Amino acid sequence: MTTQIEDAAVAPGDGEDARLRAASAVYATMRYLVLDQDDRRAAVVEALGMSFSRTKALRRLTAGPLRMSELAQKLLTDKPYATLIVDDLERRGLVLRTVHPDDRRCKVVTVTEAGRLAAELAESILARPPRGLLALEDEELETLRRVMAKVEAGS
Amino acid sequence: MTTQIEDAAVAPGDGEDARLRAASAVYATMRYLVLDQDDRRAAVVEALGMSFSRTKALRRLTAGPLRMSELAQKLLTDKPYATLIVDDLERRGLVLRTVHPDDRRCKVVTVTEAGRLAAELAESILARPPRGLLALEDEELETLRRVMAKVEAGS
DNA sequence: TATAATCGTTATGACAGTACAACTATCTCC
DNA sequence: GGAGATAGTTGTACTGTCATAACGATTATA
Repeated sequence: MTTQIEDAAVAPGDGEDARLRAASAVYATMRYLVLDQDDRRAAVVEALGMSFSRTKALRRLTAGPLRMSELAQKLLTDKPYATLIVDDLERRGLVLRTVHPDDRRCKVVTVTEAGRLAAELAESILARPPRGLLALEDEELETLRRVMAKVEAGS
Repeated sequence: MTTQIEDAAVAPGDGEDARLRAASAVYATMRYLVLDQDDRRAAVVEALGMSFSRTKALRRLTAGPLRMSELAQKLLTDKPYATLIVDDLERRGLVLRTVHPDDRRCKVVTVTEAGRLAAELAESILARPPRGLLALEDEELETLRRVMAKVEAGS
């Protein structure tokens, strides 16, 4: 996949059209860098011995305990499927299901220590930056970091 | 999802560790920008009325005709599944299967005009850059474009 | 206390993705 | 021309994803 990024330069006063073209080219490269790592997904699946949706749920839960319905919502799925996933994770000893103290209908899902370790392993595989990024000059990398921080803040 | 991108500045002469940290932070933001668009995948699926793997194959084919085995290889799958996908796309009138002139064992898959339009529609949905990117100053965007071109070339 | 609403679970099943073996048609090379 | 290789297809089966409906337990409300 090669993009038309070379042709997308933003000349000053070139109008919104050129800006859109440049932003699209940049975003296309990002998509290429992130999505062309299907092998990484496979690596995570193999390293943890479970399907990717499980690791996604596990990583989400490391940010803090969630109720079943909240988890379902975060994962953009429904409650029955959340039950299925948590059943599996619990069987593996990676999460714990406890009754909510204030509302005994609710269950709270918490990651165990083993779960936290597994999630970190997955994260380390997925977050390893691509070669081209590590090959940049110090100052280029620093510039990129600064601009990307701004992009993230604005999204 | 907030990253630790603020803490990841590269000080000159700070060693490989700081570089790795900065690159990881940048890559984390990229993953956030690209992967937090699962709704876009759903939008594509709904707009084209077919599963995402079909659109992936279709978009790949717009770059040029491929033989079945080549397509299977590009899609990281096997020949039987490629057959399944092309069967479906052909039934929808989006691609055409013709016998290779030099080797009558081979079939060449070509996108039709309708297929090209469908692929462009999908691409326009997927490639729309996120807000934060469009909100950058002209010169920041230009810098980003230049550095990203280098990153892509080095990956 | 009776009724309705909410939370999670169970049950069922559809569909997509993937892998493997077997088959047909064609080509290559001796 | 015959043996073996190659391209694509068909058939089968298994796993993962995800939706729907019905259910039991608990809570809130009338």
